[in-house]
Amino acid sequence: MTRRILVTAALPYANGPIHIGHLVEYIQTDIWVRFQKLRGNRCLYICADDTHGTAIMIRARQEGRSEEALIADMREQHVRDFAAFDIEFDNYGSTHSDENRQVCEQIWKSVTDDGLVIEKPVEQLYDPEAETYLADRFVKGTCPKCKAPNQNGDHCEKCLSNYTPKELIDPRSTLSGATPELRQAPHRFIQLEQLHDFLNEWTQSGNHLQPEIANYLKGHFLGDELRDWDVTRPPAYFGFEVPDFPGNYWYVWFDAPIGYIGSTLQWCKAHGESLDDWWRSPDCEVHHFIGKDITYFHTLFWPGVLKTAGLSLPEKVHIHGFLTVDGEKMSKSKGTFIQASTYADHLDPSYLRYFFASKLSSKVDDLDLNLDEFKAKVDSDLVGKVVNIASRCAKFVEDKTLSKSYPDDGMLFRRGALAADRIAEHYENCDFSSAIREIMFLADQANQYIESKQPWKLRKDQLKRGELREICTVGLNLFRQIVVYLGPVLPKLVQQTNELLSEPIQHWDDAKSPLLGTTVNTFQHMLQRVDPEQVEKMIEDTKDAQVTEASGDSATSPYDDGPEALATEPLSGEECTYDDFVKVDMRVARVVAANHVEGADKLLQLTLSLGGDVTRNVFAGIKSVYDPEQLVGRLVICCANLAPRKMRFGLSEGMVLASGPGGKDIFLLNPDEGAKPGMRVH
RNA sequence: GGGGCCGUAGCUCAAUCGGUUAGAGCAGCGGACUCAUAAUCCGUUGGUUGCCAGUUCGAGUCUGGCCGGCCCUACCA
Repeated sequence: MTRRILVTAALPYANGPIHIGHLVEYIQTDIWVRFQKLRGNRCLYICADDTHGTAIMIRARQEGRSEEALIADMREQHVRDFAAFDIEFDNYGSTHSDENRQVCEQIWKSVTDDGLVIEKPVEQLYDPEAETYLADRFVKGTCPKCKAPNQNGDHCEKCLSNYTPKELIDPRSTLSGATPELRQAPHRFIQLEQLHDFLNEWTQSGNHLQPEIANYLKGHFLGDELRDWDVTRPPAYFGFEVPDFPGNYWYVWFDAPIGYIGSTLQWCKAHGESLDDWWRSPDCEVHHFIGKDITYFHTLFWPGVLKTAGLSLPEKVHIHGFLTVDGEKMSKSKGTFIQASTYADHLDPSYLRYFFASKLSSKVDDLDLNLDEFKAKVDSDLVGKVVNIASRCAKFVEDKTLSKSYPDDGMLFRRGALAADRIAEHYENCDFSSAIREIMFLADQANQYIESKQPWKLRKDQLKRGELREICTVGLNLFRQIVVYLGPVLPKLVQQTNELLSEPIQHWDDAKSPLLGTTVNTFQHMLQRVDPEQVEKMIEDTKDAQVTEASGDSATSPYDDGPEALATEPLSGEECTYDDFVKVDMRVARVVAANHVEGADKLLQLTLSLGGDVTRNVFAGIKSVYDPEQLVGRLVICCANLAPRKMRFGLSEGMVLASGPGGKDIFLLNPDEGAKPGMRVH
């Protein structure tokens, strides 16, 4: 029976490029969709850019253009990146579309009519210069508990305490640098608690969620009253204005999931179909693929909204973990925060599709991209095993046809065909890694078959040409069978196989009957091994892009800090352990005497007091910038345990810390007020 | 502080409901082959299933504790 299936992947935010972490989800979803289509099901892959919110508004302002121009630009980039990875959406929309506004208004009416909406005042910091309210992450200031400067709006990284942005000492907006003021504005909330019973039922029954997710929700949210969900924002905000709440906008998280429907509506208009057939029909399954970070929205808030609006509930929310690279979080400084476009500049996207497939299961576990394993797996499985089958058969029958009837192959093809249902079940359950394991077993068998038949020997004997052709017919059919199974993962390989064997793969069941009598074309390499140099270059490019990005940002941030300093003296690549660090005993010291040194061009002789009667005699190369008179009495930082060094002018017993490249650019470090000579620097 | 997940061969992962001697792939080692992109094939090494106890005729699997790692929370969602 043909199923109708609507599939979504989470909407990427229009504030940044696609990176390989995003790709886990879009590739996972793409594989699942291609699988469904190959099975003959009617399946739509729907996605869109998520375009609203403060971040977009601010960025557009900084770049001196409209939000619309910014999101149009980002959309183009996203679409290009997805295409490079063979991620094929049926519709790629935008949350900033007429269709989405229309659906938002309908849904808003439903939740309002159902009495779920309530208005409450909200007190928030407001940036009078940027004329917008500030989310916590846009406020910085001094921690109210430990007085550490430059801490986040809601917690202190120094003392780990939490607070509200209102408590911050000396708060300032990271948008404009202005001092925010406390203001109050009405917000509209959705009272999710009214749907509590429904959500208990829906999340805990019917296999809509992975078991660990159902447990998580039960333990974390469903045991208590569900909080009201703040879904509007006062101006200024980039989004859709709420019809019955003039001057206010829907919060980005309200219209983002609705974007799934808005984008579907766009597709329906283009294809003359009815939206209700996809979103209000019991005959259509809705599947969402998301990352674990947005679980709450998709498993509580979103089903609640859908239920209220009389729309289809998801048949399943498929939740995946995060991507790590070489066992660690993706890191910009390590060059593992790899953008999709950077990857595609160096490596074949098929590799990544295969690698992810070989690691993905239906669990929420994180997935690690170990670059050595990546190479080993792609080389060994795809090049060494799969493509090799075609490579070692095709030449012997080039420009000839496959046998007219299928030869005896010891049931190999038939056994491979019997695996179809098992493999399909793995795909269906998102156990791609299990599917791949089964498929690779078939590839091993095919290679064993060829080995045992030794076609390279038969080739030398004119009388055995027929037998040779039969062996190659078997080998190439086993290969094609494998390619059918890998089809959802490797669409390019399907194309290449179609060209080689002159007969397109169109359906999963093509794996069940062998190809006979068709022409075999000239074999061309289908996949190269992973080039380790390109992997290296990709990492290097990622690091470089990071530097460029940092300097690009500086033009628009309130702090005009250029990249010159780092360029002059690059960061040390070498790590220093804490133990290394504490070896250096740095102390606050007071300059009690400062003198010119006769015969020295750059040096001043300083007497530093560490408090009491502990002093150090230090020669410092700072004469070009500092006069002895102005130094006397001031506090400096010195290294107190530097091995004493005999100089031409006397013994130097330490070092005064200063920054800058030298010459006229020397800047002594001094502690903030209150520090006393002798205090250690930690 | 509260909660969750995980720990199986050098690496990545299997092992049905608690059931025979814990299995694959990769890597390693030994051999074969030479059609194939230094590919392939045959053989082989490798495990106190993190540790300790308990339940059981029987534990990788269930229970408790400990160790190690990851994640979510900390009165936000």
